[in-house]
Amino acid sequence: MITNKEIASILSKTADLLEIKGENPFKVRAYRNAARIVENSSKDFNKLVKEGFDLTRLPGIGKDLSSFIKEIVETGKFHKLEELQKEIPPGLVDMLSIEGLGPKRIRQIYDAFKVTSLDELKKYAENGELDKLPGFGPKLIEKILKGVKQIKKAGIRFLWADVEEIAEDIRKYLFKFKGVEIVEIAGSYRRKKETVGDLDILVVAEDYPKVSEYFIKYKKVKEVHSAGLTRSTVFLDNDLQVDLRAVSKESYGAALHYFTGSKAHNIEIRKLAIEKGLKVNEYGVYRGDKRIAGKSEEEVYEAVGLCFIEPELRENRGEIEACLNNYLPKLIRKEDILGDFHMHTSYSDGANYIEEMVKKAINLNYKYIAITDHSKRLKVANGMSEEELLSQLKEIDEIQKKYKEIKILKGIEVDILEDGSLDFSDEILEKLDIIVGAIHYKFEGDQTKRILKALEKIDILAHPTNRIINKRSEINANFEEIFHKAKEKNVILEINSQPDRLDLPDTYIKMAKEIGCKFAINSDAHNCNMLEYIKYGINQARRGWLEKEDVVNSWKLEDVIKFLKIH
DNA sequence: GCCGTTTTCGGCCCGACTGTTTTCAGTCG
Repeated sequence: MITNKEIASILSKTADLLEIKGENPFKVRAYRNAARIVENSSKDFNKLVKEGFDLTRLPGIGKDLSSFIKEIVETGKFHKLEELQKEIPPGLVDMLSIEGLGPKRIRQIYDAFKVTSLDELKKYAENGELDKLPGFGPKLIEKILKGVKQIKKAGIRFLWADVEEIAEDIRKYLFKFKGVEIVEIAGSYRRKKETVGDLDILVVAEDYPKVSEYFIKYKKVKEVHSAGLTRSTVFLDNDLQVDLRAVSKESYGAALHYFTGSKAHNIEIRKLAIEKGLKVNEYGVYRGDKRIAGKSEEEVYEAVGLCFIEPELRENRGEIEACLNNYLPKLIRKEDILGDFHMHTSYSDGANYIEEMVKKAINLNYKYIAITDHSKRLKVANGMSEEELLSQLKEIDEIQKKYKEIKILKGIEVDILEDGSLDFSDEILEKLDIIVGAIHYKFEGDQTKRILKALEKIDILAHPTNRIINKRSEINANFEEIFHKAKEKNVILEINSQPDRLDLPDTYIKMAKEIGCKFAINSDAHNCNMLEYIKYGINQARRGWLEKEDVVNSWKLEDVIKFLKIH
């Protein structure tokens, strides 16, 4: 069974090779497009193909790509990719990630010297051979040499939460400069994507060159890459790229829209504009030479016949169609959250006592929380035994008497064992209000059956894919099947707010919502301050199109109790 | 390779920056 991500990766690799081969750029784009469509889809392509769904109904997929995707799903292979791989050495693809080297120059180098690896490329750059090629000057050679060294670092994206502090610090720094009116951080940061490749910062200021001069003096700037009349790029000491762009007040909305992206969303917006005889760029919306909109994003959307679309939705995952047909979601907000169903205390591997967690929750205006410490299998990692659980339940009763303003639900995070059973007996579990279940070990192989069985007994499936961003990939399982069963059994799907988990991922959230599942945005806090991580989970939920009614922990306590059948 | 109430051929988003040029190609976002 192949995942959407794997299909997308095959198509995208094919695009890389076609590009190096010198194919028609628009053909290359068609492959990249298809890769993005598959990766961003909230439908499982494996299933679509099996059901005989006509893929050409998807805009961007035609007769050829439809049959190619079918081939990939059915055989796990793609003949065109295999042919290209025979023809083009893999080293050339690696070169694509070197800054300054694109398909044309790579081709040029290959044709001239038959260079097929990064090591050889380094050799030719150092011995002066590359200089002989037209268009290759000393600066470019230097850039290539630097790129060869850095290539391993390339491709790692920063966790959203890891750039948050730095982004806000730069925002403050820029506002200190005289004449700066607006600073906004656009790009994937504004779309709240789980990882961020770079920061795109827009400034409206009287004198941009002066702001740029001030910007590149920011304390964490390691290297100035470029500094132009409207745009400057720097690298910070943690290798994060930051782009600063000058924008005029009249164009602010158009620029904010343009630089917020995503690219796929923008392309769709421009197509709509063309249909109306308009042109959209970062300066505004134009009819002929006349600018008709651009001061605000609302103006831009209105000009092309749309309502405002929240940044988190701008991924070309159906938001434009939803807007045209009036079913855009009213996204969940921080203020809507009334509780948290997953947190740890000193009973397992948490740093704080139950009472400290309760106080913090009250401080956050929560109406209810669930205490869910680890169960016994994780005794090695400070899980609880049955006896410890029973004494914890008594302690919760005592604390509950003291704090009437909040309902403390009795819960546990049980382990889903290899065969799908849980590591506490039914008798013990019956004493609890809420059972959070999760897989914590043995991630190899198809996990579908294991999870399906566990869904019979748990209330919440915690961090369902078990991925750790940049570290561990998701488990292999048929999530569409799991979501259907979760809906049937009223099992809530967790959106785990830990910045490196954010599990479920956004496309799965949307898939599950369309199936009709309910969700809980949980902090999985291991100390009381971590309860505030919930904001990262909210970001993720918004990217998955969730509304208040989809998120159980934004409901009134009585509705939660009814849904979970708590007595 | 995709797409289509001006089109089944001929378009395909578009501008900034760099490095190399001496008017522009390649790359990037």
